[in-house]
Amino acid sequence: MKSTIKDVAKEANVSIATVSFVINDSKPISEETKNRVLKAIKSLNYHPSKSAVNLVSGKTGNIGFILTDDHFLRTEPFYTTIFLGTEFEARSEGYYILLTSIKTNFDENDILPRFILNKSVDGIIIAGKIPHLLIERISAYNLPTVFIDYIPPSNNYPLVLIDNIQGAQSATNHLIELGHTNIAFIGGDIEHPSLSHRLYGYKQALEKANIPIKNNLIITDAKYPDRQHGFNSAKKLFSKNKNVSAVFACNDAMAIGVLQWLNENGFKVPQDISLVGFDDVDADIMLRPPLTTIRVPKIEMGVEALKLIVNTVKSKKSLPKKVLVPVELIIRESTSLFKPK
Amino acid sequence: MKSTIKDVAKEANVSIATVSFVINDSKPISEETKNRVLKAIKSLNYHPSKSAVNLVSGKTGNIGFILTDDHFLRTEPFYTTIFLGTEFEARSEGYYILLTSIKTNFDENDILPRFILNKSVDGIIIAGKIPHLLIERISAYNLPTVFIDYIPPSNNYPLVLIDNIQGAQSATNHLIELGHTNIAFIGGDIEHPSLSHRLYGYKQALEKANIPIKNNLIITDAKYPDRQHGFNSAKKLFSKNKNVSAVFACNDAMAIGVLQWLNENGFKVPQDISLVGFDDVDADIMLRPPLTTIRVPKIEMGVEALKLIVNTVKSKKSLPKKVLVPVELIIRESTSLFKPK
DNA sequence: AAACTATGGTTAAACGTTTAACGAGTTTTT
DNA sequence: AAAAACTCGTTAAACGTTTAACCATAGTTT
Repeated sequence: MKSTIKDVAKEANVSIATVSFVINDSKPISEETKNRVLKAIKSLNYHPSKSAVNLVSGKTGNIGFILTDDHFLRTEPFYTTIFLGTEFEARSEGYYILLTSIKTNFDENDILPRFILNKSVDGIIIAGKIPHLLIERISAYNLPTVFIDYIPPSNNYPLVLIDNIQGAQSATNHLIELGHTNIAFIGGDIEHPSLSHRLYGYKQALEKANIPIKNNLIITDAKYPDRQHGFNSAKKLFSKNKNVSAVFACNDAMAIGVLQWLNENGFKVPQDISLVGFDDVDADIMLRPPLTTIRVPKIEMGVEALKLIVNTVKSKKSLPKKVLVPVELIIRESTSLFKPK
Repeated sequence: MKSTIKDVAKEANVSIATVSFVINDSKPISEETKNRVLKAIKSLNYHPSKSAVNLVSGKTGNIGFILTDDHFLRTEPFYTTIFLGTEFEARSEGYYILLTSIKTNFDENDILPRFILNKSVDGIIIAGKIPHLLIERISAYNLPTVFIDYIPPSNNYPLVLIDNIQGAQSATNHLIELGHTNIAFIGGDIEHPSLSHRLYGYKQALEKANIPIKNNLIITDAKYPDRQHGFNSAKKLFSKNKNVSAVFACNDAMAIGVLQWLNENGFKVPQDISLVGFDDVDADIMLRPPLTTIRVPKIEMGVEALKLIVNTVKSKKSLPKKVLVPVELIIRESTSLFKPK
């Protein structure tokens, strides 16, 4: 049967307190007894009861992870990969992750994730753009909260952010260095800070290179940055502009849509059009041609977020620390030297 | 501050036992006191401490969900969608899901998911093909276990399975009804019962229609049924066989790979080749042409699995119940009438 | 009227930990 | 040599529930 701390104490001939001290290394215990206890633990295959530990410590040992439905189910595993990083780090920290998704259009009538209502988490991680109403309602529970890849309206949360400006500059510079001057930007959901930062980085790079910014080369009215909208945006862009030679898409999903439109409409990539994405999702290397992109260290982001939340949970003081994760240009085969027609 | 059952008892002027009885409806309490207690609960925003409940009940209120890394991160959100169904049902049942992934090639040296070692789940759900070594090692903990879309070697677990044979027959029949006779099967990871059942269903349909089964039209040596392998298998199939007019791929991921190869090699779908997939993943409608496929009710599968596990957890007796979820042919634009050249 | 039976409630033990308070030896300081 | 300090332990309270055992009171049988 399941063994308890009492069984271990009896087996090792010590009090249960001593066993606890050994387990948590919370009081000096002689080598000898320590070994006796450890041996007993092993022989009985003893594992402390989480419930009991939680009860007395007042903590749950759980961290909640919140994602909107569409982020959870999107074709490109972006946030799910981040989740995996979190889960991974949680293992070494001894936490469990409670993953839940909320409706993308969370409204007044929707209820909060159960783990918040029941107080069964010590802190929460929120990834991606999330309805502000949700943030407001969660804040009433004042649980330690960390945001990943989103900047909430109230700016005193710990954050894990992508260096989007730097990344967008790298992407744009890469195209500039290849000789392109008519470089389009295809974005969507421009209210997401990450995506508007990418636009900003794009503009900055052009400015620095003394290339005029042309508003007709900037398509940002897509509602959601996915393949379908990338496809539509490409259609829009190329039906109006004949001299575009390069496209920087705000993420790989849109880039894939753009690529598909180009393929279907007789444009060769990269011979006719150079294309750069952002994120470096798995699908990229399967594309024809494999996509040049900006790599975002997704696993690391999840790891950082968990470290942050554990820190604030333990220290009790929520210092609004920001972690800016660096990105990296990955050159594949969707970009090449500009060739005048 | 966080209120406890004591606060409620004091507020309602009853003993804590009475409060407990009201909450759990475990003993008759007069309407009057019941209302007083409920009012107190509401006004204090009281929620029972999970840890305390768990401690005394000996249960954790958690269910573990195990997935291999590649299933978790695959481009087509198949098992993740199933997970969502499980999570959804868990909400109404009051359970939390602990999601974890294990290495696809789990071996001797790998450790089991933490929630098993620490006994912090009441039961586990395992989705997809999983190393037998893992199953063996888990079984030592005899936790209630439910498998989704996989048939473990030892056949006394509750199972949630797809009606693969029926689905494969529908797919194949659809092609037969369109006049095709040279119908290829592209599969992979044929050791997965689901996939071998799909092959079986394909053969059955051909037999019933008195169409000879040709082994050179059956490509099943791919190791993993993903886009890349679908692409390679298509190459293999068409380089040897000139008269194939239709392909049934064992899942949508492979179908997408096949489609890509066809597109790149001058075959028009469905004019030259009709193509049917299996699963009905989101990406299907974005394809050119949109893919005809067999719809698998993923959310429902997750729901069923949670119901099963909760049942066996509660009843304590693990009846090896099998749930076979029905599938449905979805006709889109990747299939059309056979036209002789 | 005495003896049951229901109904609606209370008391207190139990679940498995952590940790404050205490104590017995032993060593160090004065 | 007495006092102080350190080391290594123990005892017992506390965490917030559930639930078996018990107890009034009122109603029902004999």
